[in-house]
Amino acid sequence: MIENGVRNRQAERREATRAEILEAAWVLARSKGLAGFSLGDVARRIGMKAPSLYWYFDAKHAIYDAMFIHGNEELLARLRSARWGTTPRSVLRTGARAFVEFAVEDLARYQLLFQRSIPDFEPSPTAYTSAITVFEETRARHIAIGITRPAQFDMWTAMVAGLAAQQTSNDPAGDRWLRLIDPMVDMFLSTVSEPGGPRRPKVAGSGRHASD
Amino acid sequence: MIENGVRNRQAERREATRAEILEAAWVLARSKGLAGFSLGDVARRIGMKAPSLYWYFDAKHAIYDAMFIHGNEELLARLRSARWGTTPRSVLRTGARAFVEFAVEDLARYQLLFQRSIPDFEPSPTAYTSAITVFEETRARHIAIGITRPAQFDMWTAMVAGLAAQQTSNDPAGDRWLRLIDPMVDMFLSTVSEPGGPRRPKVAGSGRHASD
DNA sequence: GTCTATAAATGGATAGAC
DNA sequence: GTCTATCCATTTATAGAC
Repeated sequence: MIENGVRNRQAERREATRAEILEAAWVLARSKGLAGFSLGDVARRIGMKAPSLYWYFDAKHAIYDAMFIHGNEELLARLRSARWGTTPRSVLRTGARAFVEFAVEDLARYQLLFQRSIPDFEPSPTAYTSAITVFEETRARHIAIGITRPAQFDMWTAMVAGLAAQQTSNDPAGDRWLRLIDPMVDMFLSTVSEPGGPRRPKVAGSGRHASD
Repeated sequence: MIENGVRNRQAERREATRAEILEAAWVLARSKGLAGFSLGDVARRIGMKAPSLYWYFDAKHAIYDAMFIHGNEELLARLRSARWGTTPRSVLRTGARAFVEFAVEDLARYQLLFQRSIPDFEPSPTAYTSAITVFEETRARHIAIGITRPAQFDMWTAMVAGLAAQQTSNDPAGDRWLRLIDPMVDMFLSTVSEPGGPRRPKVAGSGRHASD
């Protein structure tokens, strides 16, 4: 909101209203589903009429796009502010817990960010970079604790994604899969660092397995 | 289609048309998304008009319901006809491969069966039992190879679900996570059967872990 | 900036003729 | 069984007044 060194009150106000629209959209997405809320709903919720929204967003897809960015920023902030610790075990469980909790906490957000839930919507290039940032920072944290091989990292992301998927869709109000984070970390670590210290090629690159 | 010992040609024909509608709905769901196809689309595709569909299905939701059942029956058939082998390793990898391939092969089906993708749709009790059957048979297979503890089973389903989730949403045309099935099986097995034979409480029931 | 008015389309669903 | 006609609710989006 600073242009040529001076504040732009007009732009500030506009940005504030955009944020209000976004917030309303999130609330409605949570209660009526991502595809279930209409622009009329959003407008009504903040004391406007539907057409007015078009002054702030070009189309409904632009709202999804902003939501996508917002969701990734929330996740990024969550991850950055987590107390990671230094051991591999601590880092893995902190990340896993943060991610699964993030997923359970807001299903609509989870669907928007990680499932192709809205037909014909895909994030703009700009929005996509926000997702890339999350990915890159996560990968860096894993490299720092010795998870260097891409296949190892892919395996771990699958395990965490699986916990989130099962927890959200089969026990959204409970902790049936959340409880399994710690055993999962142990399982992963004991394989990665087996048997002669970390970074053995065992996990990822073992190539073909016997067919039985 | 047998009533009191005699064939009912009328009912047979009706059932055939229902199947035709179903098939058209699947094709459209695959190309336009689960929520993206309309009854008009379905009708046009089989040379009918939209209102005629109501003679076969009470509402669009009833079509989703039938699709849900159909999808589960496909999965069930797939699993039943798989060559499972007898060793734990063989059974795990066969099941995992079948599931992930089933997911990748038809994304719309995967979303309908395993993600809450359609707002306001949930399977009828009848339809739900078809999902339960898949679950129960799968669980029985795992018990047969010594995966008896519920938490062990949950952990494995999460790992497989995670592979499917990552593969479908991040590399739908490739095999980046499909390749990881075998290492995943090894990882799981080596933990489950560690170090003194199968069924050790290690995986599931180890309770609280140290916080670092 | 926000509104009214309205376009323009589409959706699911029902009534009733044939 | 299948259709025509129609209802009715909604939606996204635009034009233009204020």
